[in-house]
Amino acid sequence: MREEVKDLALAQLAEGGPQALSINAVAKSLGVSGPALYRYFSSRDALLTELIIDAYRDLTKAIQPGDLPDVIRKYRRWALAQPHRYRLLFSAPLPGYDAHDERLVAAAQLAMDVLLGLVPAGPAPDPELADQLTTWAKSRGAGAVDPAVSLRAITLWSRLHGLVSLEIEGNFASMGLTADGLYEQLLRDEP
Amino acid sequence: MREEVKDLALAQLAEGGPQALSINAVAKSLGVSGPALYRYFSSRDALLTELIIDAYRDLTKAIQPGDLPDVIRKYRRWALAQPHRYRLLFSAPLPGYDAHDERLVAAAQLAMDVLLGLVPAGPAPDPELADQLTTWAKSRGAGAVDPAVSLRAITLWSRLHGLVSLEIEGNFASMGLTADGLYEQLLRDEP
DNA sequence: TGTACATCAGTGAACGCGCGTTCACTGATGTAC
DNA sequence: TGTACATCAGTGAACGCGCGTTCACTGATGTAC
Repeated sequence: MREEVKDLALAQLAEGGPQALSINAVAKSLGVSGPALYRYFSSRDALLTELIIDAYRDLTKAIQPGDLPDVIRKYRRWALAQPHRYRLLFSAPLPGYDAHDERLVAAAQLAMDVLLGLVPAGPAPDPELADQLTTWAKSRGAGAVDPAVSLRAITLWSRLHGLVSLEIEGNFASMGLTADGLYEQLLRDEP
Repeated sequence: MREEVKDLALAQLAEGGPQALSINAVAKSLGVSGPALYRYFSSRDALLTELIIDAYRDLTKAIQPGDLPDVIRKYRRWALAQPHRYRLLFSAPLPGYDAHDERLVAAAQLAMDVLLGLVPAGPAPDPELADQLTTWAKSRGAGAVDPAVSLRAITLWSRLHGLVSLEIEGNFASMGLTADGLYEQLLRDEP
């Protein structure tokens, strides 16, 4: 039942624009009165939080297994197939929604770990950034990670996100471009 | 008066989350009744469209003049200073808002032209992408532009947008990272 | 200078709508003896 | 097998709220003679 609610909420999110997520509407399309959903989710925000965590987990699963090019391609594919969920993770938070849940951070971490495990070391970061990267690695309890690896992973992630987020919003399409070549270039640039 | 309305709308957008843009609320903070604003804007969407066009123009102005590193730094600075406007341009459109205004496309073009004028040629795109880039250049009436230049500009833009959009949403901050080093790396990677 | 009129910015009431959430409740199902 | 009770999913009414938009209007300002 909780799953059914979530599925319908996602469907609603998919078609109804960014924050068309409404408990009443979900209930209605479930054939049930609005307040009924409060048996399963304590509030709209609670439902939203679960959707986000699920999306992180699903993304993490969807990009594995594979080598680096595989992961990049799968990341793109996942985002294109369900842009509403990608936005849920990386676009502006919904109004009134507070993203201060520890579980969110943990779930996001797992996705990042995939990249970290596949990426070779890049150029060495300057001392300050290296410090921050080391601290970050420690705080994740992932043992000592070479800052040059962390930097490479983050750089890759930001480039990939740049392409994906522009593609999702139709920026390339409105220029008459197929984005495939841009991703190929990204793959080529990666060692 | 129109300017006053726009300013207040932006202020509201800045603090009130993504689509806190409400005609009634703007009117209220202007000390005026809701319907009064219909003297100046035919609808909420019309107001929104103007805000977006203004934002493109303002961004275009703000990143000029300068060489490529200057422009990159100014782009970042503009976006960080007013993330709500940056989101207006590049994040998911507001629900029910239809972005099919020609003036929007034209305004976006002007911003892109800045990069196109500063960037050296990058690696040659494959034939299909080269075709699309040539068509794109023609459709802009900007004369014949080397596809390798267009590609370089778009690549730079997507990398820059990747960093900026992640930084704006606090993704680097939540990792304990200062993003400065990442931008420096971007500058270093650019020829 | 004084009067008659036109313009037009802004008002307040109203429209229908949807939202999240609470509350006391109904009524079916399952359990215990 | 039959009765008494507890559980609990779901209901409908209600709360106060805000939204975009329309409508007929008031009342001040400016213009023309």
